Amino acid sequence: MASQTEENYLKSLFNLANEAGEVNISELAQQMQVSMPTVNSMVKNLQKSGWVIYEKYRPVTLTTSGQKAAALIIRKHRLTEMFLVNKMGFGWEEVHEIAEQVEHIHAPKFFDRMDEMMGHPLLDPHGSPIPDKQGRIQEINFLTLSKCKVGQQVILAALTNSSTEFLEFLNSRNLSLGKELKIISIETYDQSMVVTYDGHPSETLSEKVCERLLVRVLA
Amino acid sequence: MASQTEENYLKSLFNLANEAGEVNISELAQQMQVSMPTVNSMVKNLQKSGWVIYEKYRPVTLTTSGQKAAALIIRKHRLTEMFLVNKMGFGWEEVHEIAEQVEHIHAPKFFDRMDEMMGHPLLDPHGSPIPDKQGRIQEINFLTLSKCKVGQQVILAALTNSSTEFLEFLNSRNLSLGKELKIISIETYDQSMVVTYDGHPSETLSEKVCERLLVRVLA
DNA sequence: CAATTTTGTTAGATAGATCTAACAAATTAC
DNA sequence: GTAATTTGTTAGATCTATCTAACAAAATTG
Ligand SMILES: [Mn+2]
Ligand SMILES: [Mn+2]
Ligand SMILES: [Mn+2]
Ligand SMILES: [Mn+2]
Repeated sequence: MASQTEENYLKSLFNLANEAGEVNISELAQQMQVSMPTVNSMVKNLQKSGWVIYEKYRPVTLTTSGQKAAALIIRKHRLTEMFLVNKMGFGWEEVHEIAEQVEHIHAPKFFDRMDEMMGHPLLDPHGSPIPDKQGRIQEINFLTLSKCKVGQQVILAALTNSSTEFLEFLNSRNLSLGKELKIISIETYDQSMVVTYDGHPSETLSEKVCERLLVRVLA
Repeated sequence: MASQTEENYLKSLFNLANEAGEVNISELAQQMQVSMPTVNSMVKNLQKSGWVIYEKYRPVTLTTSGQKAAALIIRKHRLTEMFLVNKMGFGWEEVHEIAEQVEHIHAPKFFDRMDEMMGHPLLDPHGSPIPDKQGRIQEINFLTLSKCKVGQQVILAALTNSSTEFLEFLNSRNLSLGKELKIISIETYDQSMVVTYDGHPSETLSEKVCERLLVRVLA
């Protein structure tokens, strides 16, 4: 069984992996907020457990078993976030820190029961897919709002960043998943967008914000 | 902040304390399933944090702050057990192991929300009192069934032991908290009791079982 | 009360997760 | 293509939580 620390490394490896599934030691060190020597020794340890493939001076890759282990922790994390929002009345900006702890609980029945009570949700409160019990993830390819054109109508479907600060910003603008946005104009100088939605007269969103909003195009 | 390990020691100290609040190193070692030297060093460490009073060759006692810390962990444990039973449909025999992990989560809002959703319950699913947010415990002095007399009518109110095996035994006899029992007879040889309750024709309970059942006398 | 048993302590070791300092390999810049 | 920078490794230390072996104090027993 993976320790809590090992579980957090597996999750980071999963999230940082590029198209080739590779992760650099330095990236992982930054993500985990530890020194590179610490990562170096942890990676050797994860290798001994069969969760990663690693050779000196080469990026790390998760093995199939490492990927599955990571996906199952992410499943627990996302089910927890959804449960906190749907069944316990938390805001989407409050749940990540709690889920970061709850994801390490070893009690399959606990998470199965959450899943069942919510009717087997496919997405977490931030629009990220919940891996199934086999660790398979249904990847959905949304577009970032910043790639859209003037006049398009889109539905806010997910986020590329779910930090508390960003979620609180979205709350302050009454932006939540499922909202229908219409792109009124795009400022060519800084790529900021003017959009309207649900009664709101019009709202200007910076490029930084638009890049973090994932949408489904309606028209 | 106490580590998970320290939290488990605090809880054990709280539960093992005698009338004078004292706990021997050997008891604690047995309870925690570790060696005496391990306890010895942990006790010195808890002392440095101000949670216990300790002198060489003397039993350990929790300080006021140690008692409060312990009670607050027990609060989280019992709220969790109650939530699992009342809001998630678990049986009272399934919840202890899960609560043993959930009790270490640092997220006051999470437990406050459980508490609120359940309407601030005073007892856990095994009849044990839930400490309040200040760590105060309302001790209730029940009687063990084994101390009762023939002819008495009692209500099953709590348990002195909540092991899965015992809870499954009680399930198999349809015994749950709140059940009204009538004592038909007591076998003088082995102190076993014959009782009736709720439709059941009559059930014989060994002394071992009767000592673990806490009741409120009706008549 | 002396002998035995139980309880508790000290010393020294180990494993996991982390650090810093020193160095080496790989990459980037000029 | 050498020099500088970045990235990664090794060595050695620390801290927590644990162990066993050896010993010492306290309690029990005859
Ligand atoms: Mn999250
Ligand atoms: Mn985590
Ligand atoms: Mn319990
Ligand atoms: Mn615990």
